[in-house]
Amino acid sequence: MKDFYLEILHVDKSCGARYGILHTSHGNVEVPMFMPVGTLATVKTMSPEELKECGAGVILANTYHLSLRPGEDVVAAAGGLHKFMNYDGPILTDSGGFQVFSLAEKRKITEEGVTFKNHLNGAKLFFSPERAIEIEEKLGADIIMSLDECVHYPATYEYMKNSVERTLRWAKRGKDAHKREDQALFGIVQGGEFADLRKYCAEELTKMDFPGYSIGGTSIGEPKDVMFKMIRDTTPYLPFDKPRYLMGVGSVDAILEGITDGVDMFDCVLPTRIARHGALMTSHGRVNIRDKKYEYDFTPLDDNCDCYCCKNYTKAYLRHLYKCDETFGKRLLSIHNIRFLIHMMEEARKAIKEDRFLQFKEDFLKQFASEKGF
RNA sequence: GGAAGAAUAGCGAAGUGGCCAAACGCAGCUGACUGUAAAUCAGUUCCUUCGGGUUCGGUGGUUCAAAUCCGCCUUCUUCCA
Repeated sequence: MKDFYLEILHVDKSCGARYGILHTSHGNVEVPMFMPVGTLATVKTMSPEELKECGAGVILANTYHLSLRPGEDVVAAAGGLHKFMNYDGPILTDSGGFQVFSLAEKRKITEEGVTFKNHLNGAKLFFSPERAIEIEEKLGADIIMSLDECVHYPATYEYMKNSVERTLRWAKRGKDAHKREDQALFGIVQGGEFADLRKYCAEELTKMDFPGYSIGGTSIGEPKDVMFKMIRDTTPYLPFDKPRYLMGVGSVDAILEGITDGVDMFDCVLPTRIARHGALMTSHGRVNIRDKKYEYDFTPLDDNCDCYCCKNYTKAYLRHLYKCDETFGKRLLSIHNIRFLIHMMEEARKAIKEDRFLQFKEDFLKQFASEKGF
């Protein structure tokens, strides 16, 4: 593993929040950071230029989905994901472990791996830990994930224990199969809500010595306090000097909670998905742009936001585009939500460096006035 | 001047004696969305003190029962002069 490491530059004196720089083969990015999700090698409706303008560093893509379309060989022939999608920043691929959860009715798990009946035409698609790595090597992302089982919540202790053991075996198999030196392979901590399993999984993965660790099995329908406990039950058992990635978490309060406990990386479809559905994160809380009250509102979405959308367009116009189902509206709203979270991270990093993260978190949440959801 | 046809909720459009407060689509409104089967999905749109009450151009009938059958009126469309 070359060119990949986390340089921790400061730890907030009041909590576990850390500020640092993640070095990758496609550039360095500051942490804690938010990573937009571009499952099919595109963050829906947004161009790479727009992502950069929003301040995006790492973006995600998905192994399961790209192996189906266009197929990893196409991406490899294109010269890898970076060239294929024209993004020269760092890219992370998820392994397909989340699809074990989200496509639960369409798959079967065995010790060997996961057999999907793919969601497009029902054809059989087999993912073993080795196969996931093989695809991820062809896709060529900078950071790649081990194949894991993202277990449904709630699960019995019995089920979770067996699943964790298997996910650990899969992690080992994936690590043994991984050959590319320019990719950082992360292990994923599972264990659900069971503190001892989280600890066990984190410690066993640490023994395998991965360049980074993910916290998985979160944001799958569990209550917020359960999620927060899962984080607290995990981070203490991860090596201090390696990046920690909380998978699939994108609500404002959960991100801030994760940072408090020493998480460095977050990703989520939430900002882009809800943007396409007309819901926006703003410094004053949630805005549903379809609301009639914005019909004649010619002010920006968020007067504290510096994004392309807020600098140039009004709520009345955004509402109009949304009502007419115009693509440009979804794009502008996606830009805003992505920028909102990335900007929040910029402010969070600043606060950590100044040892005032807890105060920042309190103030931010107060102003954001999160009522439900994000 | 004559003939035929049509009028249904915000719009379009089913329904042609009881199972109709009335399908369906659109539009509107409300939710949901967290490692993207999601440009998606769910609920809802006459009034209501939730018992019920008023609706299907208007009006008067037939019937135990009418959006549905009959008379008249109004408006619209097409055709013939």
